[in-house]
Amino acid sequence: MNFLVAEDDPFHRSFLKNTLESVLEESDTIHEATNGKEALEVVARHKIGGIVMDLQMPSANGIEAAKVIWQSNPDMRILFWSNYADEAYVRGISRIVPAGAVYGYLLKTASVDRLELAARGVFREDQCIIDREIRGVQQRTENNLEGLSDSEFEVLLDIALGMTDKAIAARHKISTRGVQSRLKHLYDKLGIDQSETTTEFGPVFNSRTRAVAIAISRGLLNVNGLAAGEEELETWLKHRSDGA
Amino acid sequence: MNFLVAEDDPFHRSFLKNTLESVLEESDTIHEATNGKEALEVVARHKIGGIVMDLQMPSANGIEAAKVIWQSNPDMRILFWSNYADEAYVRGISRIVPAGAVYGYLLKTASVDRLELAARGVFREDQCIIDREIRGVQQRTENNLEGLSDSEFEVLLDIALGMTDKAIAARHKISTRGVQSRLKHLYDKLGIDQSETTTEFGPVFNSRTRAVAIAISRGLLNVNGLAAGEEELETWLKHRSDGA
DNA sequence: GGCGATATTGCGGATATCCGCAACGAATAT
DNA sequence: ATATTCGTTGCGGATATCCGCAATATCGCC
Repeated sequence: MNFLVAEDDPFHRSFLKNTLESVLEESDTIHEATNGKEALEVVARHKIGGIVMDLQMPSANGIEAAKVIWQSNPDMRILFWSNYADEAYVRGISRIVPAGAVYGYLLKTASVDRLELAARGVFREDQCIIDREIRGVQQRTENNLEGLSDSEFEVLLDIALGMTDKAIAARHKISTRGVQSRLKHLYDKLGIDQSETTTEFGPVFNSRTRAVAIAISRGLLNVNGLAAGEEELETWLKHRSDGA
Repeated sequence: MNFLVAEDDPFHRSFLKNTLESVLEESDTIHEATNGKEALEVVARHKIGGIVMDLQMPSANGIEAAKVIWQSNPDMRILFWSNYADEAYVRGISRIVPAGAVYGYLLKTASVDRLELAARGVFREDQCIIDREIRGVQQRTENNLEGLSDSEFEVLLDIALGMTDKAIAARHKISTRGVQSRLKHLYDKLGIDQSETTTEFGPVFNSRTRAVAIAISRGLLNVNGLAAGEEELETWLKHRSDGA
């Protein structure tokens, strides 16, 4: 079987390559890619049976690459390998993983043993192996008591991109008031309470921008997620006129 | 001389340690730290002559650690070592480097040769060694034609933290209108023009939040910078009443 | 001092945002 | 079928933001 290691950092890449050899058989080979684009090329050219993919990479990050790969190849086994357990990543992945696909999600802080175990599990046993910490984040997003519901997350991303209420309303086909209603729920869940931080000259915080600040500091949003959102927004802007 | 390598990633840490040995003499030793706090402890306990410091680290990032170290030890030689050339980092560092201090700033993508050269330069020759790319960013921030002036950057950070115009005005002791004036300049420099992105239902973007989105995607702001700003903001909020 | 560039301020007004309140619809539970 | 819950919508109004315009203010410079 052919494997692919997609990772921009040379140290981590060679480390992954070495470790992966523990699940190798003679006939197996390991290809390498240093960014998302390269990964796509390798997958297109060779018959790849499993991928270890870093999430932070230049020119097409791991999630974008995985999305494209899974589109034409829904049962590709992918082991994600990331520095952070940001909710933005977790949400991003769970949005693109096809039904029944085999994948794993490991943090870079995991030990070598765990990595070997995960590689064996995902690539040899067709098991999904998700880091304990990631699993925690997943669960938080599922029960939307502490976590945000999908629609709340949507407006969060939209205001983070800088959209107005009206534009958000048009995009999701609800009324302006509906957007504001969602925003209010969002503010509540993020613990934004004007009256709490009010001084002699009035409230210190602007709810809208404060929500973005909190979301970023908590890892609900990150740069990659924003970039992805920006792209989707642009295609919407483009097809808005003819697509409707 | 004693050196300190502060870097959370074990691979990079051992790589740094190995490479640093090329500037070592017999009597020299290398200490290690995996986060900012540890780095501070090591510096407090041992007599350190030079530090290689990663900028992204858990519990006190590189800039915070450097700030504290330089406060009590203004001629400590520090070689910063980072993944990114974000303007937020460059500004953050240039704000805290004491007059006449020796430091360097290298990207992790630099070759081993460059790293050795930089280490030798900073630790043995007392030269400042700044990566070419970083230098470019520095210059952009200095001539404020394409870059932002300090006051513009200030309001940018403030709105990114979620502050209202009034609160920003109070903090910097200018009028509300003054804040809005600075904001207008900021919007202009970031290329935010309402009329450019106006559709049948009005403008798509809210200038305020859009500015934050653009700033983040361009690396003018990043998570660490925001966290640092948040802390400063909190101390201001606390001492606002009694300090004035 | 006088001059020009830049920054700040007040005014005024057009929008945008935030949000309480009440009503409505849809889905779910009893 | 009725009750409950949850998301959405319209209304109305209090603030907040954005910004053109014009008057000062501030600073460096000759």
